[in-house]
Amino acid sequence: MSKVDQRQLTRMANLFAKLADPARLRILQSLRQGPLRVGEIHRNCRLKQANTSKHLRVLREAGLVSPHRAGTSVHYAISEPLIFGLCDLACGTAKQSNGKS
Amino acid sequence: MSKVDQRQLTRMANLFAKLADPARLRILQSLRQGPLRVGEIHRNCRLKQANTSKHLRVLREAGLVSPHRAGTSVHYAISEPLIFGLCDLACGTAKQSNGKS
DNA sequence: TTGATATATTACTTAATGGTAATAAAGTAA
DNA sequence: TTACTTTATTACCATTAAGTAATATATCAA
Repeated sequence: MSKVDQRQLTRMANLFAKLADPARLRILQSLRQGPLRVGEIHRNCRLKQANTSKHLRVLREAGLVSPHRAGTSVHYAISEPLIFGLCDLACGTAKQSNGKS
Repeated sequence: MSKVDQRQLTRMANLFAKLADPARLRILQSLRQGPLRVGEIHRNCRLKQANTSKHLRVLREAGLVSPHRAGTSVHYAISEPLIFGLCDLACGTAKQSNGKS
């Protein structure tokens, strides 16, 4: 990545922003082993239903997860598995470097 | 990373938040080939001096860069090279998946 | 149709953050 | 000391985002 232009930096920053929330990271982790219904996610992650729906929207619009209707419920699945590479790397990096903020 | 607890998720989210800004990504990229003085960074990245200083503080408190005084000027260097792994991965991932947000 | 369940959206409050101008602080030289 | 340069901080404004309660929408069953 020798030359990174402003557009690309903005796209990268946007991607990082989607991952910069513990609730969304939990949602992503919960989807790691397979698709789940919204209700399962919100109970699994201990999030309110509305909150879960909003976070799922963020992830969906970022192209990280994708929904699939099944009757009255909606299944969400990871649509960009590469993010787990980011998560794992960040997990390792974040173990030591702990800023005070 | 089979079991990720809430603390760790919060630390990961905090790390991602530091990288979720184009200006900070530019600063990090500019430091990739070696330490620079604050003045060089702010001219190089086309950022106001005060703004540069604030972003450097964020990066410093996150443990990603470290300052070194030399006379009246301060040199900043990358103190956590692992972040470039994150940047490169995000750069690749962000090329395709472009959410509308 | 009505009723029940699952998900999405809206309106609202609160908190955090980025950019900027002005000022302060730190270091050096004369 | 004063003057100068470099960096940091402060105060302010505008924007963004998360959480929540209430409401709306969608799907199916009877």
